[in-house]
Amino acid sequence: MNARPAPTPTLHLPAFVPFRLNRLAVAVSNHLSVIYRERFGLDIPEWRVLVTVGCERGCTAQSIADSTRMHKTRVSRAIAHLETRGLLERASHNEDRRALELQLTKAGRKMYQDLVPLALERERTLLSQLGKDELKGLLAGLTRLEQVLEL
Amino acid sequence: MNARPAPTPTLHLPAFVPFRLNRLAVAVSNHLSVIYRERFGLDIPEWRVLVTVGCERGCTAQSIADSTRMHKTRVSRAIAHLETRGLLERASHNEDRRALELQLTKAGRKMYQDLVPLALERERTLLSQLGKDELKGLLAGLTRLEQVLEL
DNA sequence: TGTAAATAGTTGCGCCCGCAACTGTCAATC
DNA sequence: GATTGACAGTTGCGGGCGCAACTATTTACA
Repeated sequence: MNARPAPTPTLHLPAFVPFRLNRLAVAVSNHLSVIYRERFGLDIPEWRVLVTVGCERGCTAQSIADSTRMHKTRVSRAIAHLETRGLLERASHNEDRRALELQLTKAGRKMYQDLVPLALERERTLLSQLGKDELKGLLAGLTRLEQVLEL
Repeated sequence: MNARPAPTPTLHLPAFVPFRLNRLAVAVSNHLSVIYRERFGLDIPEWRVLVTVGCERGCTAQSIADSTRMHKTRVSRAIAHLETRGLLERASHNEDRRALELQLTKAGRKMYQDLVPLALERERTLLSQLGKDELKGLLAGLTRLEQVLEL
């Protein structure tokens, strides 16, 4: 007895939480990005920068990289692109000439005002498919994992 | 009264569920991929293919693309790479000469046996940080969103 | 049977990303 | 005040990805 070698455990990908999270995140992203890609010509990094600057006037590339956990080069390129399109302005920071204060142009604010309600509506529609307890549980789980991973 | 124009709703990215899902998925992926990248030289598509073939002997590139929701070119390249490394074999399907039946080589099975317990352990460790109810709620929410998005 | 549509898989191409290295500026220390 | 290290931001480079187009095979159907 007890002579059997430990059987190899099997890993079924569709039941593996890291995989499920990734697949779900991609699907939700695609579901959402249709809006800002096709109707506004933004990709995901640009969308994130636009929204962040729209919320926090005068923020910098670094602060966006910190709060969104995007690589700073990705942020840099998104900012450059938005500026080229006239949606964003860079102004040298008063106290620190390394940093650049960002703010939306008039056109940028217009896009923000058009886009944000649509995005929130999509989020609301998606989440409304969940029962009250399911939603609460999901958000609690998300929050806890964010804590654990220090996001 | 009622003369105020509707204020622009604000979207705070750290509270926006699609963003949170993406950020969390990336973090969990990175947390996990350290194992199969540094210790086994696999990237994510290769890892997924290895695991899937390890579970379902004789599956094809197409079935992997379907079950993992990866683009078929991504699957194709992962398979080619695994074959080059001698971890996987392609055999022409008996009934359909377009398709290729996949199975792990001896070296591939060895890697599977070494890798799977480590991956499951990482998943377990991560999820053990959640309370019982939190975990249950998270999984229920994930499952429901998968249903809604037809994953 | 012969033709057209569908399917499995591969490959060329362009794009985006992260890494590393770089410039310019600030802060600390002597 | 000069030097050293830290920090904000940009850019060249290599690699991976998805799209579209392609080959080869199978299926549907007239």
